[in-house]
Amino acid sequence: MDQPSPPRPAVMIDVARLAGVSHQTVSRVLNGHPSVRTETRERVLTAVRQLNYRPNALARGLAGRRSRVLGVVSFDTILYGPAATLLGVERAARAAGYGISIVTLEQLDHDGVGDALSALAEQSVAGVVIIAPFTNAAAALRSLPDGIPAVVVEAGMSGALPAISVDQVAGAKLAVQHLLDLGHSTVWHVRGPQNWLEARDRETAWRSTLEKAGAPVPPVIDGDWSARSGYQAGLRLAGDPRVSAVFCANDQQALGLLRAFHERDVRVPGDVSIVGFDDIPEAEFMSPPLTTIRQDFDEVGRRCLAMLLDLLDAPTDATPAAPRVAPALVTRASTGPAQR
Amino acid sequence: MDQPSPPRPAVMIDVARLAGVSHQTVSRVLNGHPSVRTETRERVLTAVRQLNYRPNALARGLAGRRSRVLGVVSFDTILYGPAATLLGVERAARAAGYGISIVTLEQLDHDGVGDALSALAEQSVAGVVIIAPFTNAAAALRSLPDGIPAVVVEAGMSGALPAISVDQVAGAKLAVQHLLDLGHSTVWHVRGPQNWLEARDRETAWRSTLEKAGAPVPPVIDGDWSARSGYQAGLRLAGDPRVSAVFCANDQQALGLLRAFHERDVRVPGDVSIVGFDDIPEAEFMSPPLTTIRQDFDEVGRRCLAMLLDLLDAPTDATPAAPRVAPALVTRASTGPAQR
DNA sequence: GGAGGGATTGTTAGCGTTCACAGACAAGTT
DNA sequence: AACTTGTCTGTGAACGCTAACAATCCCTCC
Repeated sequence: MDQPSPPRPAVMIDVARLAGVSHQTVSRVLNGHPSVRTETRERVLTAVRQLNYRPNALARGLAGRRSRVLGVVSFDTILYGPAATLLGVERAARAAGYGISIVTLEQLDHDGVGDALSALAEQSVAGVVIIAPFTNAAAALRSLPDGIPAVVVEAGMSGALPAISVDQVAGAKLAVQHLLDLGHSTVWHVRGPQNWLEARDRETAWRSTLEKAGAPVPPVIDGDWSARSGYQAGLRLAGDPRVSAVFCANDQQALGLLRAFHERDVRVPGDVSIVGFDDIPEAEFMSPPLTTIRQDFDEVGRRCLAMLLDLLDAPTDATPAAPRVAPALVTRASTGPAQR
Repeated sequence: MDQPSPPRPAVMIDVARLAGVSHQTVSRVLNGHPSVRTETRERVLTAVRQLNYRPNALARGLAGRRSRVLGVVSFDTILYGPAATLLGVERAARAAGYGISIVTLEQLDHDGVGDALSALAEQSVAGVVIIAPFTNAAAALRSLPDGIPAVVVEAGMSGALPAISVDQVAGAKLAVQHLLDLGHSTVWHVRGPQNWLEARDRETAWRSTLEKAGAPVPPVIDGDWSARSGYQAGLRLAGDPRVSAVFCANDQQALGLLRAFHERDVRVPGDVSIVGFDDIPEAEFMSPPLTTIRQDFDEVGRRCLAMLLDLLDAPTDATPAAPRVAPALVTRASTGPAQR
């Protein structure tokens, strides 16, 4: 009758009582403190198992100062890049024993990031990863509520914070050079939205690679990542006999381009060669299979986390410059030699 | 000299002191308790602003029993469906003032879900959303650590838990009927992986719609959601003159099918009509644009959350049966009348 | 003209951990 | 034999908040 039926989860003191020790000893065992007698440790561990005890993360966070939760600020997670990055970070975090709290923003403006960060800070996250692919990220991140360790993904020249990113310049160069090597006299470019850093980097690298090769630089075509914008670009490009090679800022745009060319009986790669960017899972099965630049988002996630954990251990002010993640050219059937 | 430079964030007692009230009054103001004099409330609010005070969610959770964080268990996937659902849930949660903690699983087995739920429980989440599209979900969810309110997405007949899902049967019926209405004598089906509930539902509905219409039921072709599997299916179907209409279990598979047909000079919709499922953003720009079934994942997220919040307020044992979310047929260019 | 009652505020306990410090005990020193 | 050392364990106080109760105050009413 002393145990009516209290399915209340066991707490530390319960374990302590069962093991015949003080709650502090239980805490020590749980946190791997060295000076606990082996026999005592066993006893505690047994009690833990017996009561199916799980430490309360809230109390833990409150009492100590560290929590085992990381915050992630992300965007429009339907896009392949951000989604893949998020997944990569989550995996790496789990492997390191951390949980993940996410906040997705509609837009990356100053207030938005500020609010997101506050919300995360309220939850006392140990640190945050900000997936900030926008050009105004730098400005938005300038005045972070300090004190909370943070790393950013793709925030280019933000400078204020340690950053991880895929080497967009190298990727774009790979794409353009591949096309030039195939004998195309120049390469057209359907760029991404101008408020995305990746888009800017890819465009810049496209331009400079062309210039370095002494090739003429055709006018750039606007795009916004969507297949629709690629389609529209394709419609404009389809009639132009000068166009023999196109570098699309991402794979979705390339899909749209393909669609437009198909509609207009422009043959790929017979008449025009196309290179995309991202290597989304679908790229291999477009018509024709798309030559593209692969980004390793898992690696990005891993490095992010490694860097953040470093920061947690040693809250230095120096912002270590991580080497950029190298992209790779994946050659498929959408590119071929230039027609003479 | 009494203020060296302690940028330690303000806590409730600081606010109380500045406003000249007790910490409890501050708490009351923050929680919208009615009986606080307007003048006092103003004073407290001013102090809050002045100190840039933000309540500590950890302490809040520990003291009261409710936390403002919801857990989401999802899967190791950048698949469109789960990603879109996650985003939908996150949005709805934010709108309701809740934060989101996620755990992604590689597989939905019993231990995996158990671990994920424990991890979430440790963080004292108020409730969880389980995105459980697998057939073995029911089994895995049978023995949840009880006490924590949960709703599942797409867990079919699990029964134990309140569930939200898109009406797969209606969707598949829409697809098949559309094809039959166009005059096709029957419809082939490239199904999804057998351990996914959606895949099963779609297949079943495909079969029964055919039967109900008195159409012969061709052998089903296996797929696994990937474009590659669709491609392989396409290769098998391409030579067969009896095939004039195909219903793919998702849009990626349809893409692969399109690719294979293209390769084999099977014209779509001239020779064969194709319907997909999901309406991913790319569907509109495939070659040809894909007729497909749209699922409203935002709505799923919203309903999920509404149901979960209901559950939090009134922890009833009854599991309310929510109406399934209705899918819609989106007609594009991949379907056309049967050749006579 | 003091009792009854609602509105407003303060006081005291926790919530479940970790931290800082202090005991207790055995072993090694002088 | 008294002292130092180190290992192991326990005690009490935070951490920042909410819950429950008690204390005031100001009206209204008979």
